[in-house]
Amino acid sequence: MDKRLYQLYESILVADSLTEVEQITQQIVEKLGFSHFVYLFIRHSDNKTEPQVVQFGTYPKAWIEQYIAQRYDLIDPCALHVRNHQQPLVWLNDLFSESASLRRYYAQAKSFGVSCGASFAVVRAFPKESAGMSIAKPGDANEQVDEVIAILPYGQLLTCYVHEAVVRLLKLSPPQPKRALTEREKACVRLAAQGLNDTVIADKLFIHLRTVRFHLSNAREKLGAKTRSQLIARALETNAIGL
Amino acid sequence: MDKRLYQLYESILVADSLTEVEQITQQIVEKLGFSHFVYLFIRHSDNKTEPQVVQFGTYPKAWIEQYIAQRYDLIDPCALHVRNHQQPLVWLNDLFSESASLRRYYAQAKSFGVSCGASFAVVRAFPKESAGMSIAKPGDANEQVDEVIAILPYGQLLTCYVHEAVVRLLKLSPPQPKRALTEREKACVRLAAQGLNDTVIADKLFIHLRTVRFHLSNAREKLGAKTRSQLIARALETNAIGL
DNA sequence: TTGCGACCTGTCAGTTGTGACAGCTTTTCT
DNA sequence: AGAAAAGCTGTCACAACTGACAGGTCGCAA
Repeated sequence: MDKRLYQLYESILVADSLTEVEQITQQIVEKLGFSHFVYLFIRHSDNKTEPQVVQFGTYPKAWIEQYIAQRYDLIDPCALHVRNHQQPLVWLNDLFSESASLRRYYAQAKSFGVSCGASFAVVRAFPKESAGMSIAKPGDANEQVDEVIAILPYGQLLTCYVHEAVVRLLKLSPPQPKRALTEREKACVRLAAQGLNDTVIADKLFIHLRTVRFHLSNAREKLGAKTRSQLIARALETNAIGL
Repeated sequence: MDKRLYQLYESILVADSLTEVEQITQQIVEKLGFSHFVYLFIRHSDNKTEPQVVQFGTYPKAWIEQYIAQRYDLIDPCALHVRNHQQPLVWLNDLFSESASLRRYYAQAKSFGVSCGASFAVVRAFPKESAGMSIAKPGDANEQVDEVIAILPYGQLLTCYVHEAVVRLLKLSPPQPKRALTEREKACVRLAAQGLNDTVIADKLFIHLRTVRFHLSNAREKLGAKTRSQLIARALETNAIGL
């Protein structure tokens, strides 16, 4: 990797908008000898049925629409791989020949010019999230394996940079409570999450029952939780008691 | 990246032991022109005070001991970066000159022959986890920046492979409950985590109060939780209601 | 020194969750 | 057909939590 290319990667980190990230990324993708890329980020938050989705890239729009409409995410080996593994997946024809629906899917991908490439994962940047990226070009996957393998390291690194930028730009990053808990509050919440009741928590912390309830009540108030259960959930989800 | 090297990377995935992973990784690291590497994985589980740690590599043992004894993890810019970012960090002298303790730390690193290199992150593979890897060699960091940048993509990719192998070998992967919850149980737990009480949950699911309690009771039993709070915590931590 | 934030404690009425008895239907797999 | 698993429902006593009133000390920074 020469310094010139490295600087291009680094410029992703200071981009002002997703559009700019997209544009730089496409530039790199082309330098690597590919024509399209797509980035996808999904976060499931429990208070909504609909997950939060960030998606951009240079895949043909029509293909993206098809993909979503047909729920290809359920069978797409790339999507499945990215959810469960850390290392990249090099596309091979065999991957897409297991079932009729998979073959249909791959035929469509081919017709859109995204049939040869690789997928990279950002395994769960945070709880209940998953993100990944694919880069692709037209043509037969098997015939161009070597070219794909050649750029694997660059693709993986690119994915890291893009994800970092997305997290920054969309402030998706560390879900954090607006109001931090004090040490005592954290201690009480932690113990409560372990299933201890107030009396036992009081004993463990060498304070009175009333005090435990006071702290837990403050914690609830701070995290905007109506009940102890919601407090636990919020605390875990927002990493309020984390690490 | 030639096929030969790629196969070496892939062989990490089928290694039978951490020792083997370590050996192959070292081989790659040397191919990249470096002399040492270290991999670190930390998981905090709330029922223990002590976090679970996986650590291996080819850093000098004496240095690792120093590092731990001196609690360098608290000031080491590499460790900090890896916890908060996705992209690699290229070591530069400036990084280690902010404070006296930092300069002392870096002087020691230098004396152990690990003063020039880069750090790569696996950002929180799962909740409350963090992992990363560094590769290094002796000499002045600033003077060899270009060589470090040159191998960044390979280092990042290597990190992915190593982490994947670690997860597999140590079965650290997806914390999962031994006993899965049924759909109804999950629904009840999910709503409970949102702070709803049993009566409201019953209304939402169009079932009776008694039934909600029955399901929650089963869920508690399955996850081995004594209380509703612990149930929520366990369910979130083990992804029992996940995604 | 005044104020603020973390920490600690008290009482009481009312709400909610839990455990220990139960028994019922429907679907799915063998 | 028979068993197992999922889902659903009932009652009662007791344990645990919550809200709304309070009250206090200590240390630190403006």
